[in-house]
Amino acid sequence: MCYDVATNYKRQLKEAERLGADKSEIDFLSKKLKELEKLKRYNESIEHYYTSGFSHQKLGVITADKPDELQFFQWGLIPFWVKDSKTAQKLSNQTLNARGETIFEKPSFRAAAKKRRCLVVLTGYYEHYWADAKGKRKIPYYIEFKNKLPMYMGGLWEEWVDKETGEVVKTVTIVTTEANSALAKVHNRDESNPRMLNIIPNEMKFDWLHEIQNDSDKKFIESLIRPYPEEELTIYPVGQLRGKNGLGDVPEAHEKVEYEDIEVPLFD
DNA sequence: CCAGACGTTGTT
DNA sequence: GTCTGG
DNA sequence: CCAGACGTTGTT
DNA sequence: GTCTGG
Repeated sequence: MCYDVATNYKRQLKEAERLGADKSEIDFLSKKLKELEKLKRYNESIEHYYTSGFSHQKLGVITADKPDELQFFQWGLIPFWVKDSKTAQKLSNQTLNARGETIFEKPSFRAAAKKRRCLVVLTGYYEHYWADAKGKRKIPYYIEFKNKLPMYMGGLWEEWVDKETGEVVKTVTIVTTEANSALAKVHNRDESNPRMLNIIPNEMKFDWLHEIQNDSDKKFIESLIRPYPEEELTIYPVGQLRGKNGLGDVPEAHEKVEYEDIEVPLFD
């Protein structure tokens, strides 16, 4: 499931420096980190080794209006037309992901797809492999770039006003696409519909934010919704994340685990 | 007309 | 806000 | 995070 | 009370 992510923004800069990333990338990240330093709550609720979408944490987002800032929007898109907080809560549990194939059609996504695309910045994310047919046992996998640079996911955002309280809530969803062949092996519960998050190639990240003025612009955006090559990804099993015995939001959530009692797919 | 849905991954 | 189903 | 299940033998 | 699934 594409509901589990890591957002270690401070580490992204350190890794980029350690691995000798381009100067432009380092500059880009350090500029964003300056914004982060201003946020007092930064260490409390923004930096996660592991977080579930259902806890609706804030994710780092880049929008077309403010391409130089890293903003923080609540995960789980609430369409602008939602009238009450009960519906808002219900919908936001169903809009953690948006199928890339239908974002321009679905009532919940089409307005945002046209006018409010964004990049969701992650350090990595998780998928669950089913070790048996019914998914009684699930093995989590961690996925990140081999070069450990930040992952820029295609996203959509909205601004929703709670009429009961006047509160303005900015929310975001992450676009999904067909899985590449490696991630299809991990996302194995339904062979006819393997999914992965829609990673936008680093050098094309701002293309995703381009304004749509005509049909060919729209076609261009649609062409960015596609599986990302597995050759650039590290994919490996990690320890249980959820539940009482789960690791939770700790550095160990990123550590590779050897499963001795069971055969699981492995990648180089 | 008007109430109810509006969604995903993975199930029923 | 807009569509669908009853 | 939080709502919902928490079970069996035997049947569909 | 505690675990699971969304």
